Amino acid sequence: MLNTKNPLIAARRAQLVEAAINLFSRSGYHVVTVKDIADEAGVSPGLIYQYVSDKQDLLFLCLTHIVEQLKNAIPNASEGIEDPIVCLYRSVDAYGRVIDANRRYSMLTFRENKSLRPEGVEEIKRLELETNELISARVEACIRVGLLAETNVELLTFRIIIAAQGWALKQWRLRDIVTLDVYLEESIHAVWRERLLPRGLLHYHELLQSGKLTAGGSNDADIVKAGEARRQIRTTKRDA
Amino acid sequence: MLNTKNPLIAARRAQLVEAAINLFSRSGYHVVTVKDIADEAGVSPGLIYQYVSDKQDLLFLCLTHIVEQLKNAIPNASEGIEDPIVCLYRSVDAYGRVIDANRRYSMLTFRENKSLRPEGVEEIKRLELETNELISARVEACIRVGLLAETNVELLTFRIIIAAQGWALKQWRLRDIVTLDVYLEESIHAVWRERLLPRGLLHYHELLQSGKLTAGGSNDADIVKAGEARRQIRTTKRDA
Amino acid sequence: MLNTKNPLIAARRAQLVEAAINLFSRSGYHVVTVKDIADEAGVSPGLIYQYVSDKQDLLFLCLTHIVEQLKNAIPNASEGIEDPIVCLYRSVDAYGRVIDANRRYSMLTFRENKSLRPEGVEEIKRLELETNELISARVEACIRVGLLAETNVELLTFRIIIAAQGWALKQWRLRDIVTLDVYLEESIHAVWRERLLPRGLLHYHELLQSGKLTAGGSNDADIVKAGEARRQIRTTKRDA
Amino acid sequence: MLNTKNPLIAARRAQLVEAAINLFSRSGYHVVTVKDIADEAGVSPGLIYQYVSDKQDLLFLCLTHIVEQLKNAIPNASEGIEDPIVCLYRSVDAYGRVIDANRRYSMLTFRENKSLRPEGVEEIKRLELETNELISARVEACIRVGLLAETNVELLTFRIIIAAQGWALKQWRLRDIVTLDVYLEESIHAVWRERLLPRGLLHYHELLQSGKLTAGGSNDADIVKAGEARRQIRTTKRDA
DNA sequence: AATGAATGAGAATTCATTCAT
DNA sequence: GATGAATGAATTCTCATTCAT
Repeated sequence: MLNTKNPLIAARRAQLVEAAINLFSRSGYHVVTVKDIADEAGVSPGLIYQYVSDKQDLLFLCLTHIVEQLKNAIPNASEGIEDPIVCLYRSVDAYGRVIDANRRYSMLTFRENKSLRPEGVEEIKRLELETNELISARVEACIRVGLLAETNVELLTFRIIIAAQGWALKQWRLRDIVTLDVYLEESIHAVWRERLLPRGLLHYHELLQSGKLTAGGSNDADIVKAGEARRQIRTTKRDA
Repeated sequence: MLNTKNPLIAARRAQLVEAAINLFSRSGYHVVTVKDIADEAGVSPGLIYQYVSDKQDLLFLCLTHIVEQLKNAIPNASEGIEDPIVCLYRSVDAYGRVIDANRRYSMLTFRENKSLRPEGVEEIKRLELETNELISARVEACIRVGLLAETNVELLTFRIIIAAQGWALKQWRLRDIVTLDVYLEESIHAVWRERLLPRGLLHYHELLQSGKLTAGGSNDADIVKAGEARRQIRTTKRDA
Repeated sequence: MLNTKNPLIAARRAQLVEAAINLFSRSGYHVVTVKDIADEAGVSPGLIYQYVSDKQDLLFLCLTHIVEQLKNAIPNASEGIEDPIVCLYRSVDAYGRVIDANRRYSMLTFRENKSLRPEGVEEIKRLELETNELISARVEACIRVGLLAETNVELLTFRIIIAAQGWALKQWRLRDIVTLDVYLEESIHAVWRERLLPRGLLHYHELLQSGKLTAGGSNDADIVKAGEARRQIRTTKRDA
Repeated sequence: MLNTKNPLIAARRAQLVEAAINLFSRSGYHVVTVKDIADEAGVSPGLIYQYVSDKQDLLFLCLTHIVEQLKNAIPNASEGIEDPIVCLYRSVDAYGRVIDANRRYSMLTFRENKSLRPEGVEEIKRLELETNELISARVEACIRVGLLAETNVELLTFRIIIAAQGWALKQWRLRDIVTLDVYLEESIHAVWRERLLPRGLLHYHELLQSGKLTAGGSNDADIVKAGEARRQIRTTKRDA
């Protein structure tokens, strides 16, 4: 990960990961050279090897970084929210919107998995499952209070995640036929909405009419923040 | 494509594509060397360049081959079937099962897209859209006779395709929590089943009880045949 | 050489040499592939190895063929001529005109020498010296009868040959500043003309005025014949 | 060219050109591998591509280097000389002697021209014409003051140049029959000497007797210096 | 801490030559 | 005699990695 006691190491790694994600997502891991990354990061090739052990390690850091960002989006989106439906809605919404904001980057995670060492692959899977658990927990909360039908929770979660990642995967065509908002409603949220029990459905419509789902549903702020953070890192490194 | 007037060229290309798909799906395009492919195909490296123009061309042939196989599964599965629901069910079922039988290979199509020349990428997209149209046509037939609710047909098709491809994408975990049959029902077919109008739902349950959906629903024969064909090619070439 | 008892072998070799000379002189020995030559000759690559031992052997046959053609031009040009000055004039003239007619081919001989085995190089040198001797003999005849000043005959011959080959070597510029006829007079013939003794000079001018040098001086017929021969070979092979 | 602001680049290129000229002139462009050049230069193959774009570029640098050296010999030889005959004599002499000192290298220029890209060929021609102009200028000076007969100056220049290059071209035999000094007098200088007007001839013989032509005529110093320079570069690089 | 010149193993591709048909 | 498919050694060029400065 990027977290190290040493702040220089953390900063350098962030800088390198930032550059590498950009290039890897644009051209693919094998096509991008270490020199390319050094240039993009505004450092010398030799420097890179003082902060990561090799190119593959850098890829690992990139994928980890991306997956963790996806994961972080969920708690932020549902912080302090009591209503289990709103909590689920916002979490799924946030996940979908972060995927959208990082379409290219999230493609990296399933495109370049093979380029990782087995341990790396396992670590990424572990992180992805942790992310799923956040969604699963919110689904379970809804089931527990009788709003959502009993079901295989992990499968339902995967269906949501797959629908969300499908947005990135099929961008090349989807963006021509629907907006993100429509896709979220009709494709991502639809997965759990269709399993609402009568009581859940009623509650859902109340929430909808009272605007409690849409208003700030997409906490744009956070997503923008992520973008800015990225941009700032780049700026900093370029100054250096 | 692999179709050429010249039977030798067609056979050699099939042989090379066969070997390449195996290796590419195992290790990724860039990691596999032309020498590896030659060894796997049991030929010399030089020979490859008499049948494909370069390594990238071979990747293109591989992806084309895979996508065309997916596409071909659909008409075969619904041949001579009148009932629009059965027709849709079998087509989607076949698609899902071919994905399953070629999990690794179908991963190739979205993993190695970037490794293709822009024209190649466009061609693959075109083929994928053609495949989608086959599903779309069956969805529309159901809507036309009032069994399925009106909707954005292409989006619905994409939801189905994404759910099916998700099975390959998340194999690493899904296979531990559900069987293919369960996934098909609960994740892939669910997408369109939930949009059945009352009349459609009624008809669907009749079909279900009369066994018209499940019996031969998965025409395993064809899928197995594909596998055998592949194995046969390899055997033949190795004898030579 | 191309002379063999077997007429088929001779014909095939001629056909191959013809094709090879064309290609070698256009693109250079190493750039031209055996396949290229086979295509140009209208035969299969495999066939070539039944008539020459390898590619280098074919180059040797080409260079030999070219040098022999240059050599043959000289006796033809002075056949049956008694006057030593006329004999020398016509021989040198013929040599220069054959060089001109085969500019590209004669460039081959000094360009691709290095591509030959040592024995081949020696053989080509031998042939070239034999050609020189033909000129030397005619120079000596003029000296013997007191028309030309005593001198190092071989050096004088080389000066003539170098001047003639220079026409091919510097074609890229010379053709823009002088015609072949002017070059022959002012650059090639000048070499020996300037060594004419007073009696020789007198005789030379008489010959000039009586038109005995210029009239048919260049026996165009032979040169054209060479060209035709070449063209015929090519036609024949293309029919095959 | 070898001139770059960056001294490292200039030095490395000189080192590579040095090695390449040696090998190319010994075995020919296509026969020499990049690995050979790297070994000869005492560097790794990969390094070469940091200083030249490809093998052909290196050939171009070689030919350029050789032609420029020939060109440079002329001004050096006639620096500060007033007498137009002496100036012409020394220039031609220097040219001939540089050709001799670099026999093999100068053969490269007409042997490997074909291996260059069209632009490269044009550049070499341009440099060669610039060299010729230096001789032409000295010829014209002699004509202007009435020492040399009016004539096509460029043709006369080419005759001189061809005679000089002929020395390299026919080394294999000429060295057995004449010395360089004899060849220079009888073959190279002869070209212009024979066009001296009576006044010019008189002046020429005066110069000859007063030793103004021969004494230091061949400024051996410079030629030797060129050789040493080359050797020094090699030594330097090998030390590094 | 940072540089970037240097390395050299390894990749894609070509092509002279062979040989079964 | 003729073919052309097949071979595989050899070549050019790239790029992850190292290390002297």
